[in-house]
Amino acid sequence: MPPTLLVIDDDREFVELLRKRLEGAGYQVRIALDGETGLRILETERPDLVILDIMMPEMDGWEVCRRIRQISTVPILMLTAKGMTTDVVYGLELGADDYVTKPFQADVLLARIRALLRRTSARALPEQGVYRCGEIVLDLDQHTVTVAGRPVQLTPLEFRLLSIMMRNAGRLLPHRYLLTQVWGPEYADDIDNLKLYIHYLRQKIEPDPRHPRYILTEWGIGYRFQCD
Amino acid sequence: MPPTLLVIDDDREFVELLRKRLEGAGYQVRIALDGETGLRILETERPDLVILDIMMPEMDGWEVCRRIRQISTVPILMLTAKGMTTDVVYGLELGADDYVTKPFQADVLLARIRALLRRTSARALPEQGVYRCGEIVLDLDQHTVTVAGRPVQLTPLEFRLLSIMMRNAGRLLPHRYLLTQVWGPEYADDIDNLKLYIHYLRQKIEPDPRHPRYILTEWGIGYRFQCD
DNA sequence: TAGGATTCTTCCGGATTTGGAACCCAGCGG
DNA sequence: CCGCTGGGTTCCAAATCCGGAAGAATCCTA
Repeated sequence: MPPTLLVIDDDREFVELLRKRLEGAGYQVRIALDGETGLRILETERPDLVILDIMMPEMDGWEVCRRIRQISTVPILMLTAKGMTTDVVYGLELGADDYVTKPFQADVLLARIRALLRRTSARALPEQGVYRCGEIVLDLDQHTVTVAGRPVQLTPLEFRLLSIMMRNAGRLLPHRYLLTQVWGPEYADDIDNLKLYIHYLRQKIEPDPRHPRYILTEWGIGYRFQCD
Repeated sequence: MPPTLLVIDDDREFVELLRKRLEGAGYQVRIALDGETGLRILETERPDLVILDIMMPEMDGWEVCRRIRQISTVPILMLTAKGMTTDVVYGLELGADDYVTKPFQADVLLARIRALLRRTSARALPEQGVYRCGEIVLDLDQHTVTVAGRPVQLTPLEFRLLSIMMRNAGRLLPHRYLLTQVWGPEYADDIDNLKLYIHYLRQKIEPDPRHPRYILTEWGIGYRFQCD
């Protein structure tokens, strides 16, 4: 599973170019065209690194950076057309980890991304957080799940699937979305797998697996994790 | 105790200027005018960050960087008069963490130093003191381990691994994390080594190595040091 | 230079996880 | 009643992971 990068930038044309380069280098890429969307994707998908543009309408990069740091320690690489040193200093003081000015050589950006991922071992220690839904408690830090207080043993994939569903509790999650998140983009159409693991999960966490209370089926579309 | 920075650069005049700025910012500074000396100081004084110039007679910065990475994961900030992007990429690939080209604004350098130190020290749990877990006592100051009062002889790597696990007792520590912390980022995928040393440790500290009580396996993810 | 400690590579058996395939079931439209 | 679609369930083989063992490579010290 390749590292996931979140790009927050409102320049569509530039973003598409960047996406091609990053995907070409083997990363999975998520795009947000504004800060609000970026913060939401950050919470639900937990990318390994954020590439953040300064110049954006509505919420600018500084503000986004500040908000990210309130909820996450994900490495941030700032990107900007400005080259003024005060900007660089300001960005780094706000909690960014690196700073690249446009225009840049793509391979420099890639090298800096690699260096940052290597240093932070972003994918090493799981981000902290506890998610609760009715009787079900999922602890990312401890990597444990309990149902009505009883610990439940989950396999790595089961845990991944459940954590993604609980992070998006209440939302309708299409098959394709779950498949790409858990298994990667190349499994986006492998519905059979998803069926199977939904089944496993229901066996382990539903009080009555035949009549699910948490993992609901949305016919023809996907699943929804219902939080009462 | 302020962080210690090691500057490796042969330009005396420049180095003295830099030292003033760094000390003015509250850091403790050590100087090495050539690579050989730099490596020696690195081993004896364990600085928190290395600032490394590329252009040096005898051993150049690339070689120094390579040699540092063989023995240490200390953050490295490269410094150079050249601005060619291939140099930047090459330096970062060699294991450097950041790259600043001369001439530079002093406050940019300071901001980048702060950012690097913030990132690397964030997860630095106290490296001294005594950790206890059940019968097992690990004394970082004395560099000793006892099980039920009996001293246990550990090799350097075994000790390093155990200390990282005990400092994060209770948490799930993924393979990648342990490998990065003990062996360095370039060993992040070398699971076999980790298995081996977990095995060694269990032989030495578990009452019944076949049924571990302290070092628990989390299938497919990593290990957990259980403390109760 | 020899010997010992330490680190690292490779292999194997057994257990667990995974995912492919087939089958069953429910609802629906003809 | 029949076939179709999409979801649920069962079964099982293949892939993966873990613990253990044996031995090679390396470093240190005498």
